[in-house]
Amino acid sequence: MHFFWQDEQSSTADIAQKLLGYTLVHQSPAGTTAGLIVETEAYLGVRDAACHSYGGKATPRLEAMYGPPGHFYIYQMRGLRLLNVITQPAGDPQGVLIRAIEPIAGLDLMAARRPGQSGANLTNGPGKMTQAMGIEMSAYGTSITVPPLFIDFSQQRQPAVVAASPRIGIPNKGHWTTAPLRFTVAGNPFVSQFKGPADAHHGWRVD
DNA sequence: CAATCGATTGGCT
DNA sequence: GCCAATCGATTGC
Repeated sequence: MHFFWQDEQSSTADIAQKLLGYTLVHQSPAGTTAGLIVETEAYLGVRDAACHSYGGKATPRLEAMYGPPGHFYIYQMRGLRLLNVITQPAGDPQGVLIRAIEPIAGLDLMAARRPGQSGANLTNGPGKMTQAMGIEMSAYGTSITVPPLFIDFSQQRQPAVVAASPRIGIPNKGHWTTAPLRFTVAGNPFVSQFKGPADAHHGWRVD
């Protein structure tokens, strides 16, 4: 299998933007869930004060960050899991956080995994998304092109407009706090902290 | 609505 | 023990 940046040098910010519109799929015993990626954030490695690998920090939990590109790095926080894709060659610990998806399959299963929640609240945040899709630490370090958890690069929905904004939850980090490294499909209601009105086509280009 | 706060799990010092 | 790339309920305009 193949992912679009493995044969050409691309910046992590560039990869983060281009991941929008691809489909994230998770096959589990309970069923399959899938959705279009609508929100990402770039983390630029050793020079990025907001990145876990800032300053070359390397602990057992960060191992996947230093590994080859095209694999998942999963971080646990307050009992939730945050899903990242490693972007650069081994030894350059940069990644993209997948923050939100627009569900396209397994809606009932997502709702069952998120009791009391519905609509955009199923997947409009990094912890909500992994909970709705049933993503576990067993996917840590696995390839982004191999089931049960993978990104389908065979087709892509094109965003009409990609918006850049500061990353969420990065206080007191100087210019890294305000750097426009968060990318969203403008007008898509599944983007975290989205405040209407939603675009008629959810921000996707129509032909 | 916008702002604030408490919950709560795992990893690191 | 302390802190964290969050979430959801509650409070107060």
